[in-house]
Amino acid sequence: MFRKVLIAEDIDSINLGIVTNLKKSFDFEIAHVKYCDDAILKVKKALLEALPYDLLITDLSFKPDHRNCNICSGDELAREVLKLHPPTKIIMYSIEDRPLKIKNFFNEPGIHGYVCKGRESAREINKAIETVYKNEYYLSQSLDYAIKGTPVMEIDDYDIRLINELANGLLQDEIAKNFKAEGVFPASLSSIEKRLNKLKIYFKAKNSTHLVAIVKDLGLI
Amino acid sequence: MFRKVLIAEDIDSINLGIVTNLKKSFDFEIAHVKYCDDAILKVKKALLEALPYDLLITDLSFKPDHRNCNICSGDELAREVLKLHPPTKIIMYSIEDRPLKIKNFFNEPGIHGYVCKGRESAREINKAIETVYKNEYYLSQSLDYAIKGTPVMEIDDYDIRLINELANGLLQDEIAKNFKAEGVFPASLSSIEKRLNKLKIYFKAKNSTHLVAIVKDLGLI
DNA sequence: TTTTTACTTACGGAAAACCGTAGTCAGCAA
DNA sequence: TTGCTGACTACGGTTTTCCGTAAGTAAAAA
Repeated sequence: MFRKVLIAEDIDSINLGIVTNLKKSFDFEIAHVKYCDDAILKVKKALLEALPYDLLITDLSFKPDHRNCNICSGDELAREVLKLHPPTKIIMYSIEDRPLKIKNFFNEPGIHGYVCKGRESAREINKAIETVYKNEYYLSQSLDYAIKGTPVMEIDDYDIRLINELANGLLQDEIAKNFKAEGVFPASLSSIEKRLNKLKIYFKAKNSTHLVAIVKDLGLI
Repeated sequence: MFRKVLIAEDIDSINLGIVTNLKKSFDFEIAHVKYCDDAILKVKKALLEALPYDLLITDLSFKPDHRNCNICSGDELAREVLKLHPPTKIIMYSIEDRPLKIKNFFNEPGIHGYVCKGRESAREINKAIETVYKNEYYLSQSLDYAIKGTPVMEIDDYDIRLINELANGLLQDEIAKNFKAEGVFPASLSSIEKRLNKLKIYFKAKNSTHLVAIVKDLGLI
């Protein structure tokens, strides 16, 4: 079984809940931190001692507070930990339930398990630990169906940037000029109009304002 | 001190964390539920036994799942509990940190304390319990400044409805027609244009799309 | 009672979004 | 090598938003 497990979670009552639950079911050594940067320090220290963490359980979002953070989110943390020690297994444990976002986390940074916070998630964390220990992937069952049913969506960074610029109040003409100045391609007003039209069809939006509202609700921007 | 405390929280690891923490610091009887409807049943049962809950600690949002729920959120739960047993103190414990929303909860349904989930919130829950026991109000310190700093905002239901209709993709002309048909006043296109202009000035939005984005970020719609 | 202020409504013009057509170019398939 | 497809770009027309002005009305202040 795993021997050294690191938990990164900012909410203290969740930290306490996870640790209490894991101690009932497993025998491994558990450490827990509230800041991603502290997690990185622990991982580095463990590597120096030749006793690396073989499992990381991390939340996705970490509230900013008075401390300046270099790493501020669970996906960034996972990316760094996998760089430092590629054999480490990563289980993400978050309230996030947007299928596309979660699916992408398996690709990049390359997590091994995802448990959606819920009424039975303590039991799911245990199953996730057992599953990723066997080198299999784990996904909360409440998400599994949703993710398999999600249509292939070819929304790329350009599209997100475009909608974001609209949401920030820029006119299409201004966006075109900015894209041209920055070397973002394509940059013509017409192309922007056509791309926005495609996005509206895809998201079933009636106009640009509606599109921005839908995309915000989906959490893509 | 309080004698019977009810905790309503859907995430099991948070439930476990809160209960574990409270047992370290207090001596009262603790019950916990994952569904608001179950909380109501417990409150009613306790009233029948003439041993009512004198404190409720509740989350704000409860994930919908396979069960059909009559009461689906912490504010609805608080409202019902205060109807059933007005002396019960209510502490809300949530990830929500939008100042206006939280401020409103003190007015309606009339909560007595609010703790924002965070790194030190276990300690804050304890302070909140002691504070509301003394018939004082408790507010997470991280919010206190933000709430006091919030300007008086003269946005009324009409404004919210208007922005919401835009966010739902309706044209200004369509909104005018709908308002006229429903007897919403004022309903002319010109008045809607002028009201939107005022809102844009108030929120410092460059256009209607920007306005919708800002208002969504603020959590007003 | 009179005057002032604020809001509603209508309207016209400018700006921006929306929409369709056409030409060009690059990449892919036959 | 040739033909086809998809994307980019330009442009013109229509629709919608934005903006300002003016008239009417109701409420508040003098």
